[in-house]
Amino acid sequence: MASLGDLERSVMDLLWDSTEPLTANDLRDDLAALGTDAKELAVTTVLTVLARLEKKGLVERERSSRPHRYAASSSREDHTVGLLNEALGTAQDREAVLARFIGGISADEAASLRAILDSVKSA
Amino acid sequence: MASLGDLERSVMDLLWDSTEPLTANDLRDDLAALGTDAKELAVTTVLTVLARLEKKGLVERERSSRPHRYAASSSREDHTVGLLNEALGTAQDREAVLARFIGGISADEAASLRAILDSVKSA
DNA sequence: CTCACACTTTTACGCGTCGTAGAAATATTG
DNA sequence: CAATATTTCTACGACGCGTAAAAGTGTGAG
Repeated sequence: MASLGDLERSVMDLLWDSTEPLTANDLRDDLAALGTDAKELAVTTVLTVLARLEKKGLVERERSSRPHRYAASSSREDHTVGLLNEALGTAQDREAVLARFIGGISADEAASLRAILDSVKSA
Repeated sequence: MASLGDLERSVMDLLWDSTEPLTANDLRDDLAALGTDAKELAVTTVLTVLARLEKKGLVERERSSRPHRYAASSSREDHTVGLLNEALGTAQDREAVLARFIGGISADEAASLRAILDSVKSA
């Protein structure tokens, strides 16, 4: 439902990694600091992307503070879980998919999966 | 890596559900039979979509038989697993994601997950 | 109170993807 | 060979996204 472009993705990553809401200028600077881009985006570009992300429901905007501040509306993990369920939603045979998926993960990961399942079992 | 449009998706669904390769005409008819569309697509439309799906690596084409026949190049489940891994690939904290994911599935599904894990354990 | 400046909203363009299909080329078959 | 079936080529409109200028709005300094 919400696929992200490259820039949108970068902005979300910054917002997810930040504990506080950020302004468009913060984000412009952080984006420039990423990689060896040296590419300084116009702040209106960042604002456009933020508006789109807000429309998609991925970020929330504080309109009260004058330079508006933006924050991710859900954690990166929750967002990824949403993607997982979206991918699974299109499959009627969830078990077959999960079986194949598990067949492809590492032993370590299988172990932690088992641990997670055990810890949830009581709920 | 390979997101599908609505029509592309419908075509893949038909190919995945079919045990044999299908022709563009087969697919046009099957698409018309779906739902109460009554919308008959031009066969060139179907062919365009098939060509795009082939370029994406999702379908294989038998050029030998004269009306070319098309088949999905991997099962629907494998494709979905690919989507899952793609979604997970963007997450560094796979365990946190999996934990949240498992927290959201049904008890039944948790049970079969556990069964799957047990059956794979010996591998 | 007003004006320059910071910030936000609006509008826009170019590119890529997708649904859609006509036109043109090519193969098949009577 | 000619008519018909099939495939390839070309194209267009809509939409998403990166990108940003232009226009609008609020605000603090003087």
